[in-house]
Amino acid sequence: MRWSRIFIPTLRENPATAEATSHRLLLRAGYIRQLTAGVYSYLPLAQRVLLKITDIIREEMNRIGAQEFLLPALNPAEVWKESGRWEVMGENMFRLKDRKGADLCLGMTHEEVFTAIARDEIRSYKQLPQIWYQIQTKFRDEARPKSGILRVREFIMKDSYSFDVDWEGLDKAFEAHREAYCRIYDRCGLKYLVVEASSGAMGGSQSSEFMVISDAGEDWVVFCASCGYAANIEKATSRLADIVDESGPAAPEEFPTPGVRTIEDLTTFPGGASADRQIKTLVYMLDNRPHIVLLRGDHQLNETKLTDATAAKSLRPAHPEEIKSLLGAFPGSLGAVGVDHLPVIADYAIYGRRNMTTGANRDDFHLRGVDVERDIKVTKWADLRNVASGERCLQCNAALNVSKAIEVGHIFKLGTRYSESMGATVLTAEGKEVPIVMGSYGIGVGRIMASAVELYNDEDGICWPVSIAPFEVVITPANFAEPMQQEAAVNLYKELSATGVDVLLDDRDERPGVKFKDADLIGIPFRLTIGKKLKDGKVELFERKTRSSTELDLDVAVRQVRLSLAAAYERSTN
RNA sequence: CGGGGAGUAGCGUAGCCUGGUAACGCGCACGGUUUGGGACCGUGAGAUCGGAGGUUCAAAUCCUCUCUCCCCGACCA
Repeated sequence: MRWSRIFIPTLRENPATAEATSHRLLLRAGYIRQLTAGVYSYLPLAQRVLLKITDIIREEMNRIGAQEFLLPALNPAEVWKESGRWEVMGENMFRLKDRKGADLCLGMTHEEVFTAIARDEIRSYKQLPQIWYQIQTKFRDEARPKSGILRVREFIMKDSYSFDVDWEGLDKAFEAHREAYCRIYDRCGLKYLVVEASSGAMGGSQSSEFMVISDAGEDWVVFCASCGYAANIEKATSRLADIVDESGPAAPEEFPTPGVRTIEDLTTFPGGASADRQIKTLVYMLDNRPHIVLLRGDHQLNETKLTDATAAKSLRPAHPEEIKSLLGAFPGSLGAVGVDHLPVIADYAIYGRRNMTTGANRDDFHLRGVDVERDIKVTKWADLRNVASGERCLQCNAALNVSKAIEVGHIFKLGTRYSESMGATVLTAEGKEVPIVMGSYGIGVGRIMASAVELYNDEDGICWPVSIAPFEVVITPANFAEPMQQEAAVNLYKELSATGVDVLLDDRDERPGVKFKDADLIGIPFRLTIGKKLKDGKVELFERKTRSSTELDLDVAVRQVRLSLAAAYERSTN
């Protein structure tokens, strides 16, 4: 491909509205353009990257015996009503009506449609197992699209679904996917973690997410560098440092705390207590019924853990007025001592604690000397708190890290949730009718692209891993109008192309500086520079990532480029 | 949905407070000089200032409504 003929609208300045690094660079380097909030056009360079990624995905999916489909993005309401998700998906689903007034939606995911096919066509255990996948556009009406192509309303996803007669079969399909996903992310050159994830309200027994550590991410992951433990913060647990409480009074003592509203306030208030000696009292509406939630003062509630622990379908913090009428005080002076008219869900971290301080359910008053076991009627103990950085790993006792991450993939054991609601069953060898056991597995294709940019960039632009770069090599003659340079450049271009190398020839009538800057910006891994030394039979090979260059004899240049490429591929898969 | 910010030429911005008929840099076109890290000189094209309504002799500027985008939060099988 000649640069003069491919559409690469690079921007000299940073776009004003782009905050995230990947957003800024993909825009500036001419990969993407925004159409509207959360909807992007992929320009030729981006399309080349996406194709490289999807080629890798296809190879690895096919390797585990998966079969590629292409399902409709436009779905009738019926299948979604059958599974019950027409209601569950709520505002996040794009809905529309056709000319006859029938309800339709744009697919957010494809459990329903694939399950409908399985239900209609698969009768016998002999037709199983199956792994079906597609690479297709999904639509989700996100409340807040953000960070360029990281969180969008229309996006490309590889989604696959496994169908088995039994759970052992599902375990195999799940494991096959886990391994395939690792190969895919390895080959794309990403650094990632496989983390335990919350199964959520959708049932199922196990799920893992594939996470790229990045500040641009929206999830938090907890991981242990020494033993490899890794989990989404919605699932992660840790060991806390032991606290020895001295015994307190025989009964809680009320004391005035005028103006104290927060845990922090009480730590500095005379007669108060440090945060880890306080009990934090929250009131939540779980399926519209009030519950008290207790945590140690310095701990944060994780709402997903609360949802998982209570199997609640809906959850929200109670409003101050609701709290006042339930407990007699506003937030800031709440406690669970003596409360027996509301369920109390408490985090394990306050189990057995003594001589604690908490609100008195009387505005501007607190209680000290609270023994949890003696004074509070806990109806349910659960793990509710967010793990914090520096807490100890349960497996090996090393300090845990907590980092932001981009979710690039999610594999999920669904079980029979969809096959049961939609009636997808098979006959077993014994002639018994059983629901098909399913798994569902997703990869965000655009997120792989964005993650690679987040991971590999510098002040000059993007530094793509070779395997997903739009071109592997760019040939840059300092002056293309100069006949010697032109001839050498065109010959190298032809020879490299002939050996299957993806090469871009910068044939533009631009000054060398412009060509170098553009090549760096768009992030081509290798640049063959042809300049003044050509008269001595020399060209230069520049590696984008390391900014190192080596002088090559013209006649070995093709061989050397291919060796360097091979080495770069080798590195990215290790 | 709550809070904050912004819409002026293809891009980045100034002008707005204190109304007087749109400016600068980059990019673009043409001519010339240049050619190893975003060249220089000259000439030129390009904006009814997001939209609608209002105030005024006069509105990018003041008022009202509205649309869109960005950021923080809520939300996110």
